[in-house]
Amino acid sequence: MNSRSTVDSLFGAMQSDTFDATQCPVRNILDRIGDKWTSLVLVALADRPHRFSELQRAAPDISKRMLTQTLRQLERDGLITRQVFPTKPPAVQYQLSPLGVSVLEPLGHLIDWANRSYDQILSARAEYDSANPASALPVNA
Amino acid sequence: MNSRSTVDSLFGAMQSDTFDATQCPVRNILDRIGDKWTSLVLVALADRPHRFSELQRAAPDISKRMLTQTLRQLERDGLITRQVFPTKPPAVQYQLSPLGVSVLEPLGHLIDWANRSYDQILSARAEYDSANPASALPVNA
DNA sequence: CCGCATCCTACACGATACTG
DNA sequence: CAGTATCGTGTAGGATGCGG
Repeated sequence: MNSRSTVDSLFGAMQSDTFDATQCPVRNILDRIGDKWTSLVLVALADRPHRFSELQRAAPDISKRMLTQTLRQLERDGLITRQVFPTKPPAVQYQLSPLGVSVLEPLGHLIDWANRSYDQILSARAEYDSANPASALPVNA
Repeated sequence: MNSRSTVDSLFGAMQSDTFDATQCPVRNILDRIGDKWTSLVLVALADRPHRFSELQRAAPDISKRMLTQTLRQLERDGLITRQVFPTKPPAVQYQLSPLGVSVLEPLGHLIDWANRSYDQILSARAEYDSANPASALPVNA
C-alpha cells in the first residue's frame, strides 16, 4: 500500500510529546470534511459556480443558517471565493478556488471508496446486529 | 481532474427525487470519518494490531467511553476485527480487516492533502481574519 | 435575494464510578 | 485489563424573523 508510509509517519507524529491535537492539520481538515454540509457544498461547487439560492435548492434540507456558516468557513479557509454582483436584488456567486479544486481529488477518492464499499458495510452491519440481538451498542442504531 | 466525473455523478444522484440523504453512502462514511476519533483509531491500527489500552495510550486524550464506542462502530461496519484472548486478566486485540485496510488508501490521500495544504489554509484564514476585523463570523474563531 | 441574530433542542463527548 | 452505566456539559445545528 502506497499511502501506508504517510499514515505511519502521521502516527509517529501523534506519538511525539509536542503533539497538540487541537492544531493538528489532519484533525482540522477532517473536522471540516466531516461536518454535515461542507463536503456536500464542495461537491455541488465542483459542478459549476453556484449562487446562494442555487445551493439551497441543490441541498434541499440545509438551512440558510448552516449554508451561510459552511460557506463562510470554506471562504475563510480559502477553498471557495465569494463574488457579489451589485444588481438589484443582489446576486452572490460562490466558486471553488484552485485550493478548493485540489481537495476534490482526495475527496473524490474517499467518495469512490464509500460507494464501492457500502454494500460490504451494510452486510457487515446486518451480520453484527443479528449476532448482537439488541444492546451492546450504546449509540445510534 | 480524474475524480471529477465521480463527483459529478454523485451530484447528479443528489439531485434526483428519490435521494434520501439519511442513507446516502457518502454521508454515512463521511460522518464516521469526521467524528472525533474514528480516523485516529484507523491510523493507529494501520501501524499494527493494538490492544485496548494500547490504543488509549496512542491517543492520550480519548476517554474509555469514546474509544469503546468508536471501536464498536468500526467493528460493526466490518472495518476492524475484535479478538479476545481468555487470559487472566483478559486481553483484547483489535486489527484492521481487509475492508479496513482498504480505507487507508483514500484516507491517506486526504491526510496527505491536509498536510500539504495546511500552510495555505492557515494563511488564507489569517488574511480573511485581518480583512474582517472581528464579527462577521458567528462560529468558532 | 442574501444573510445575520435569536432562541431552542438534541446529541456528541467527557468525567466518574462500578463490574467480570 | 477491558469494558459498562450514569450523569453533566458544550455545542452543532434547526426554526424563525428581521434587515440591507
